Amino acid sequence: MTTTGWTASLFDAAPSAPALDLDAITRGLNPGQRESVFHDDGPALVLAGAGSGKTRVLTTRIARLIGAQNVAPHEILAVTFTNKAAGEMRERIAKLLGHEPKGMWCGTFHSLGARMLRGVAPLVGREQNFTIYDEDDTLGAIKRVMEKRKLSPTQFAPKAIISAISSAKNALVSPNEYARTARDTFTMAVAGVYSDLEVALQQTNAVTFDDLLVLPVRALETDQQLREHYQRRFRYVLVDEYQDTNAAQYRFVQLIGGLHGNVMVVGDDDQSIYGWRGADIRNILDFERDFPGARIVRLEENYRSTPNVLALANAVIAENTERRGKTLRATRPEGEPVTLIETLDERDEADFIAETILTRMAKSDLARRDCAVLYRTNAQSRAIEDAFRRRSIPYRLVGAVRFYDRREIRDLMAYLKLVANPADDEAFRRAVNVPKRGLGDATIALLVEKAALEGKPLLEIASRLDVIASLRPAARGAIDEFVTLVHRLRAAAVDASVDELLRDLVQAIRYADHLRAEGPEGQERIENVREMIAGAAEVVADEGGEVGLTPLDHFLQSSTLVAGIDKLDPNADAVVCMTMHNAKGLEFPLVFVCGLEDGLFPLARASEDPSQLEEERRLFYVGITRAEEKLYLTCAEQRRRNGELMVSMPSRFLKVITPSLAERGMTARAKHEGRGGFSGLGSSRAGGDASWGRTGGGAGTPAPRRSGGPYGSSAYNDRPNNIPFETAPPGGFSAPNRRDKMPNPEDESQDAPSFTPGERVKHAKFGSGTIAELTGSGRDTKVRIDFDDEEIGRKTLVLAQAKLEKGWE
DNA sequence: ACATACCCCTTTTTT
DNA sequence: AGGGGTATGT
Repeated sequence: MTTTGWTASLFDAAPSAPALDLDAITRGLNPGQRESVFHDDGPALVLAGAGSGKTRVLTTRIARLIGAQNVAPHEILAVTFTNKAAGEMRERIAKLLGHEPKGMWCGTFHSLGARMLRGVAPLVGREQNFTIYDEDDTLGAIKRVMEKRKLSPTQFAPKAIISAISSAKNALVSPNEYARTARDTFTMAVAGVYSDLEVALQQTNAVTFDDLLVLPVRALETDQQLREHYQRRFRYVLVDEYQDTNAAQYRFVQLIGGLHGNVMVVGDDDQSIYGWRGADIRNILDFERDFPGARIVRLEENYRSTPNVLALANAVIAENTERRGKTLRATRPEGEPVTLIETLDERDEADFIAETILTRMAKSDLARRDCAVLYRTNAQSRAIEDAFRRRSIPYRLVGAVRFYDRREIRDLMAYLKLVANPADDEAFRRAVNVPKRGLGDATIALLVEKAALEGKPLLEIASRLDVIASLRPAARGAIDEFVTLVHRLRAAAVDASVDELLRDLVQAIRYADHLRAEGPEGQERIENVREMIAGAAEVVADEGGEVGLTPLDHFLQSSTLVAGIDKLDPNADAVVCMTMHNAKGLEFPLVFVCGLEDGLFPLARASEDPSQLEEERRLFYVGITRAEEKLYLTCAEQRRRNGELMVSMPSRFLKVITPSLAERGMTARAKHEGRGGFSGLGSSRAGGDASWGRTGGGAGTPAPRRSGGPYGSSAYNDRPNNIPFETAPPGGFSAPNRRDKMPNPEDESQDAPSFTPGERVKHAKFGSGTIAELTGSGRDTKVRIDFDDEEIGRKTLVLAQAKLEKGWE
């Protein structure tokens, strides 16, 4: 069997390099870091708080193993969370060592899995040139399977099915096992689709993302020789971000490292944020049970953030119960306070952020790349982008719309995939009519039918002369042309670089002409194609081929596995905007965590389930701990979501924030146009109490009637907006102008009762319930209510017609 | 076969 | 708001 890792020589260790200066590279380590770095054999769990120098620990330990402990680089398996982190780790080790750790396996679980799978594909019914299906491809395959099974996509959402199957795979549940436990109609449908999908994937020589873990695990489990080979080879296993591993990943680690037990995992249970994709926090909570005799090291000294930021982080995470418990200790000198700002809406919030960045950059040597805007959902980026664009502030988005998700890129990728793997029917379907060749459903259906009959790939069927002859005359030429092109590229791909192939392809289908014909958008698409070609040229140049892989195989694999964050250019001087998930592991002098409203962060659906709520809180913790110098938290009274205006309450996460933890302010617009009362943070408060947000409270004294109505007088914008916000006086929220903004329930319930999420109400027919959310405005205001009667459940009603009674307990 | 019109639902996060 | 899917028309 020819494989990359499988047959790696045991004699390719680095040539005798100058001895490692261990003293030099371990100088300045604190006791915990030192203990981790000097840990030799046996399992170890390093509980590394945010900013506690865990990357340094990992790289220094690996450098020590190689440079001072006589371990060959190829005996080390290091798992990181992103490809970018892997690259950085490799670089840092090389620097410490004075030479490349050649032969070391270092990457994400997915890329390592792919690498292993290249070698053992036949063991799991694939060939070496298998295609990795991204979510879109997989969804396509699932829809096809559903069609065949006569499952209506309206009855069973393909998205729900793909997610169920993905969960099953991540939990290492096979189709058979799944079928055995399926009970209701949905799970039974999933069971069928899951089983058919596996067949389809095998036939098209394709794997899903999840398979990159599942299939290597299966191969390792079934083939003892293979298992022993890897166990012997990888004498040292290191896993970063262990708190985010799922069952399949855990099993992978266990299979390779379980026997010798030289497994060091590094993680932080407080930063576990991927439960929704199968990550099991128990992996880190139960490490000692799974790896008996494990050494536990805690790294709690934080080198990243100011004491103020850490105090807030500690206060937030202390609310969680599912944790090992740990408190970050500051090592840095006091800095600026954390600032919490209320804004009117998403635009006001974005303006505030943009203005604050400009102001702070003008006053200090802060660079744009030192600033990050973090949010819960990608949709929030739009308002931020607008604000930056209006002010010509360069910015970068991480994640959001992936480059490879653009239509023109996907079209070309489909060609490439088909060229690399002629059995890839999904790619065939997509590529065959790009550009439009007059091939419609009827033609494809005919090919599919024949293909199914003979169990052959579409491309092969479409290449047969007898099949072509049976087609409609108009389709004959088109199919023939297409097939000829693919075969030609296929021959070329054996040794051609990917950019050459792409240029060839683009020219052959006259793609630029077709894009141009689409109108103004076409030009941008052409640019993207250019970018793709340039990118392809680079991949070939800096990664080189792997044994047995064509440059094309290599390109396809790496482009499918790039994460959004992998593409972030650290040299670009631009503000970075991303979700908090994407921000994991990063740090910035200035950080904004925005959209801190109940329903958005934490998300509404997570609020109901305590464990999901804790995960949201950990995500908040991750966001906070990205900040080195200065942290802003922002929330908006209302924001557009899915086209509708949504009015919200501040995030429940803010309740722990006492005046000593953060200074507080609001934008001019929030102050003058806002409804006020927003910062009551969950409850109306007794006036004059500086400790807003403290849990106490209950029904306080009603605040004085305020001057304007909720959408008050004409005094909009009576103040130039060059003061981004006004900081609350030291008294916090009890300042007079603050109390003026408190809602007056009496006031608002006179003719047009106003309701807030969380409020208890009674409906004449449905009984009592709790308001989950309010959307729209004026007469169109809709209210979603969770009724206490479970038979009724959640209903959405038009507020004006619902005749709700207030104040129901 | 393709283009257009409308309707629906969605998104939470990502390899 | 926007994309995708379906239904309808050319």
